[in-house]
Amino acid sequence: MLKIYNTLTRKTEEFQTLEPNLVKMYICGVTVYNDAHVGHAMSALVFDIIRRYLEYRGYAVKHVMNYTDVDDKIINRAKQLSEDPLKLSQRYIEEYAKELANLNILPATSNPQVSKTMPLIIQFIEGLIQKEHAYAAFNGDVYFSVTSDKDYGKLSARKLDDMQAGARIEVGEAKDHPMDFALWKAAKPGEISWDSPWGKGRPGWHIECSAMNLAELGEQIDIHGGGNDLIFPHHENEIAQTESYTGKEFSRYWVHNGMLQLGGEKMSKSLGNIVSIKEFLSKREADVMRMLVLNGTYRAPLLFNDETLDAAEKNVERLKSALRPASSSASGLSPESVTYLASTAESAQTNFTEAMDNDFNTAGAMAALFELTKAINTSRDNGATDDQLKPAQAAFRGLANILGLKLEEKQGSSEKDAQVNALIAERNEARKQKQWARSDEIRDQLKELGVTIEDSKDGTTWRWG
RNA sequence: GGCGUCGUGGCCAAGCGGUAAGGCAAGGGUCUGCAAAACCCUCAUCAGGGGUUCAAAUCCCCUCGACGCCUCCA
Repeated sequence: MLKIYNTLTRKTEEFQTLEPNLVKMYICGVTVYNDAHVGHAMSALVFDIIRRYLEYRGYAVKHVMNYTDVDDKIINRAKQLSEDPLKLSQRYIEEYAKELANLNILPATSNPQVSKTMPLIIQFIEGLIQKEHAYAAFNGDVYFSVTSDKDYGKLSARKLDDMQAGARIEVGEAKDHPMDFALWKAAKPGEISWDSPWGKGRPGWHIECSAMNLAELGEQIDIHGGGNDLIFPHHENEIAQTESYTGKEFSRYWVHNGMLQLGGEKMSKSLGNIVSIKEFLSKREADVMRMLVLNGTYRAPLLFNDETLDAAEKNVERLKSALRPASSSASGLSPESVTYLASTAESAQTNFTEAMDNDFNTAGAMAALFELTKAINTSRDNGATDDQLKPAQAAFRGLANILGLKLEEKQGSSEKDAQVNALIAERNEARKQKQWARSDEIRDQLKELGVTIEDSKDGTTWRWG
């Protein structure tokens, strides 16, 4: 039985969907105004893994991830570049989608955008005004009234009084209450804007998600997710808006991933300690980033540094070793050993599911994969044939797929392969003559080309990487 | 200052009341001309202090420490 930690209740709860076999999941995407960084990748990976596991567990998943394409930062950036803001954001949307694909992240089932949801956003705000949860101020802004929502603060577990104690709240003079937040912002001269009953303007940050949620998934959803830095104010405000509007419980489970840490600090655009996804992928393969996430707990801070990345890379290499073919001199495994391998494969699958059922305990799931890796490699060393290896390897591949690991051996072009093979042949000849110096020279040369070779009593094998 | 999450071997990290998974690193060994890979073996009593319990890394309290949010943020 699947259990999920729910930020709203601060407890791990049994997962039950609103409708049988269907999961409605909304993930807060990114504001598109510059290159996405590996922190965004972490979040996207976490929810990709969750989505893949839910599908493995037999659910159809409606996975909605929005793009915030109307926002102050986009407007500023566009001004800097003298570019149309919507064109700018569209460019980054396309780029982000590509980055996600490069990370082997499944595309969401839909990607709504603020700029395309305007009528519903306006309708939503009107509804909130009618129900007296919001008010239009003299300056053309519309604010949500936090005091009109009796359980405001329930997600982030804070009280209005406590928050007011903090000195950092800017008191807008148009607001009735300092914590009231903007649903609609009046346009400044020259800014991109939309017509509304309150004059030209654009939506506040939070209302867009409430509206897109409603449009894509309806009044109630199963999972709402995002980084834990969104708990307050973003998700708190979404709950306030949506529940005030519909009168129903908004999302059953609130799922938040921890922050990626770079040098002991959260990686974020405002701190400037950023490694872009592009930069990362130019140095390491996508599986490494995924492995980094899998080795940890999605809710905890994740350390991103050379040490943790090197370890993740080694982990990936180790998993790949399970998929390698039998040795060419394989003489076959004893029936007992075949049985043992089969039973290990079976228990690996059981352990895997048990771990993942426990709030997506990917680190536990990885342990199951590593145990199966060891069993497969031991069998190979003991002379298992490809046919004997195949069932366990298929099971292994199945589990890796659920986690979205590709575990592909690197590929070279056919000309390069030919070049390598020629060098290997030359080296084999040298080895036959016991010309070790020449043989090692060729090995170094191959290493330069990015080729790893392995000698065994059956001959020499090689691979890229 | 308020709220929250957390502190397990050199590093990353499971564990959710019954006596410490897994990976990396390290050391020893098998194999090899050497190397690499693979395989075998070795490697912690859970920040500190109280308490509850037959039994605690696991529950409660205190102390210390880290991180996050309270302002844009995945």
